[in-house]
Amino acid sequence: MDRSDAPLYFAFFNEIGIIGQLSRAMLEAELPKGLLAPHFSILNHAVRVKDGQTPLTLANAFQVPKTTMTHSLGVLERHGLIELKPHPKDGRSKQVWITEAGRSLRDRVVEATGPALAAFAQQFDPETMREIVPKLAEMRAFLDAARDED
Amino acid sequence: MDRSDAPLYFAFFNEIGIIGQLSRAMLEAELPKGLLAPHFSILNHAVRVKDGQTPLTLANAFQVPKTTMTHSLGVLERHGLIELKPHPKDGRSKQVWITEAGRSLRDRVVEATGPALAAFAQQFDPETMREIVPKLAEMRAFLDAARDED
DNA sequence: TGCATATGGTTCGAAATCGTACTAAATAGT
DNA sequence: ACTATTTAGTACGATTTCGAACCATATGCA
Repeated sequence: MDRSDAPLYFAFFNEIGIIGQLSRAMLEAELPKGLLAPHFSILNHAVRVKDGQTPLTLANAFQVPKTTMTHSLGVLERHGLIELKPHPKDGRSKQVWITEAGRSLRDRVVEATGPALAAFAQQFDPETMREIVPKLAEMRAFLDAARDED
Repeated sequence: MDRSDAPLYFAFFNEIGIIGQLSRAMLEAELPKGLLAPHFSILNHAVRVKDGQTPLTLANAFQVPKTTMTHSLGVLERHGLIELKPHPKDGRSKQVWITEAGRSLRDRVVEATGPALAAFAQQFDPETMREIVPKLAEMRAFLDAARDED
């Protein structure tokens, strides 16, 4: 890396951070009081990816400590949005199942974000996104791998 | 936006979020105990952008509530990394000045992140970044503007 | 089998984040 | 000049995040 390129890379991570912050705020504007972006992410993951995962699997998927996941799942359970059941194969573990209320809340929030997403999509067309998203996925994978190495 | 493109946009924000989280963790690995990424960001901003800003200006720059900024500045001040002086023109306000200790800590951390940044740069060349970063900046500006409209 | 170790999850305490309510100083409108 | 409103910052309380220590169950190995 040429010395003079460093600012470019710093700028990259800077923009990433701000976009993350702004998009999180926009999502949270659509969530009922008491729920934040991480809670929604768990519901969304249950719908889009898979139901019945263990808390630890989820903690790894979201790159948060397991204690954080314990807490977040507690919030979702108290809201009746997920159910925690004992794991059938492992007495130490649990399974996280989304409830009907959880699924419908998730769907409603996805709906509610529609207009904002459409406005964004009008400015940044799918072609652009199809170039950028895979690159970002590569970068995410690289950083993730680098993290494991230490 | 075609209905079928929605997942692409969700994926975009998802990748952004994870990259932000991973890069924050990597930065924090280089910080002395008791300091987190937001603290460093303030020091970095003071060096790169401008010294002597008011707390409110900083809160706006980082898109955080002013109470959060009050807290963060308190931490930095207790560590002797910044000085808070009364604002010469406005009795309600203050100025945030970085100290020598603050500047040198910031420089050391930038140095320390060098290898990780170089490794990243080896995978993702400056050409790629010069395509992506301006796009991200546009997106950030768009989201920022959209936020103000409400 | 029996015991050491590893793994999944919780508890607990510290720090960060943030909304609400407040104080003090500045500005606007009369 | 005088009062009302706005603005900068802080105090406080609720929630989130996260590391350290802990408990219970599972696994590895003799």
